[in-house]
Amino acid sequence: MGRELYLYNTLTRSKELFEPVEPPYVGMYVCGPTVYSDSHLGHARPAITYDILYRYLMHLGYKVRYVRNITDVGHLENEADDSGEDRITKKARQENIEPMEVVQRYMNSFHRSMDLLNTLQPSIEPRATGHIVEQQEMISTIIEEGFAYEENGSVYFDVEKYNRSYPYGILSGRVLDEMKANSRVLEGQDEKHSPFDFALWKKASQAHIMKWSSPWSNGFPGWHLECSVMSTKYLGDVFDIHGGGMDLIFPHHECEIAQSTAANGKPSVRYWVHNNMITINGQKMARSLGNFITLDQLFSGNHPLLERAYSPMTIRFFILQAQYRGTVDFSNEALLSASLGLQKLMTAVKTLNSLKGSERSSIDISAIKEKCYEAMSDDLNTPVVLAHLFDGVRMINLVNDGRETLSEADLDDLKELFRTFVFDILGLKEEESSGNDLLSGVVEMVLNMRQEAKARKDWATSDRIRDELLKLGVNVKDRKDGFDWEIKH
RNA sequence: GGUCGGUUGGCCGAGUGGCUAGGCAUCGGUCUGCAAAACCGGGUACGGCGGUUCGAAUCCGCCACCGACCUCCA
Repeated sequence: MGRELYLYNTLTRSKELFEPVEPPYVGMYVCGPTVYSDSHLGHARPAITYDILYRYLMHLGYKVRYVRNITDVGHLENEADDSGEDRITKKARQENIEPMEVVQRYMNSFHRSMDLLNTLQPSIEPRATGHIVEQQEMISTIIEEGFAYEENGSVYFDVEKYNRSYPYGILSGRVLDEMKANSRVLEGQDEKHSPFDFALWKKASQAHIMKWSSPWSNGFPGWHLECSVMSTKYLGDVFDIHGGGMDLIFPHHECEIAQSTAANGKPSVRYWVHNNMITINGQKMARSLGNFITLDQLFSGNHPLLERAYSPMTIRFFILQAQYRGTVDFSNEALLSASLGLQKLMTAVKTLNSLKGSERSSIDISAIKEKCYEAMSDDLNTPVVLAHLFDGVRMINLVNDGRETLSEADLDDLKELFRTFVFDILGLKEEESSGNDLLSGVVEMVLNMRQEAKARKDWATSDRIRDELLKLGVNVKDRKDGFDWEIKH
């Protein structure tokens, strides 16, 4: 923990020095997906953002407990309409399977995609359905504290009453009185005393499949509750970091704060961190908007908007090229650019490992490392980290071309730098498509024959071999004393 | 309507008062049998209008446009 980390705290709208409650331990909770369909590009953003934060915190020496939930309780598609189906049940009916089968299927799919993106698995991945009892306990506590009321088998959080004891809206910057003045009253919310009240427990209709018995009714917990319950259960009443998408600030996280504060008398979260959205044609990409591209589609290229497939590491690099609090606009051009940039970086890493040290260094590499740490510590500014790494790439290539030299010691430092930042912190990895020995053997045999043709100045044959290989996706790069080759991605 | 954020070159995307961001693309050059790769160099920027300042992409004001949230959403 020799270095300071500054994080942007949504609560104060400023970058703050990160100081855990109980160093060296850090508790981090991140809102995970509702598992009712394939995960999409939008899910990759928080997954990668908090993966980077997790990796960096560990790199700085913290012992991190990273909790990311799975929402597997079916929440209503339209809360104003009690007759509406929940998402998971709807999917189950469409596919004629059990709701829990839906949950399992898409949870598995989410995990596969996350693995491909090389995100580390959370320390704990709690599921809402596994914490029904705890959720009911919290509801009881909130009722006892006087901040919730029961109405016809459902329990609602009393926002007005809460607002008289604690400030409601501190995260999103909303003021209850202004909200009341500016909103129209929706029909169909008769049970609520105020339109801003939200459900802690919802009585289930006859048709509702996912429901549990409770002191109030057969029903299911409100959406906001699971995060309040599972975060504090595993991280303590007060913990360090809570992350999630910006779209969750209101009402989800605002309600979480209200629930936890109502139950414990104090807020639970010290640093609220929010990643921005991925947009497509300038508009938010979301499952609910129907303009999303699933991760599987990106990896396979199987989508009308995709000109080609993009590898998981290309997606990761694409996302890392923007700072997490800015939007990233999807386009084929941007993804293709990311894929080429990534290839340049990874090729340089390979080159680096083959460089030979010299007596002395002709260039100074010492500044890069410190600049990378500075950028990471400045609210995870990964695009700037990459910019500095690309300075290193140029140096690597200069040395490889014999235009500059590096001492053994500097070479070791540079290798260490790239290993640390490219692999450990940014979480990039080699995507070997050239991987098998048979292919390598055949390509090198053909290229050796081409060398012989070149020696005879048989340019026709030599060019033909190179062109044919290129058509097959093998890019040949001649060197003074031989050749390099790589698979084009 | 309310709250919040944004508008940077062909594309993506950093940058908060003077000092080259970076990637991709493009043009010229070096290297090469020719390419590719690499390296060197060039060009095209800071939404508009005012203001503060010796000096503003960077601070202030106004305007325009875009987006997010206000209902489920990563």
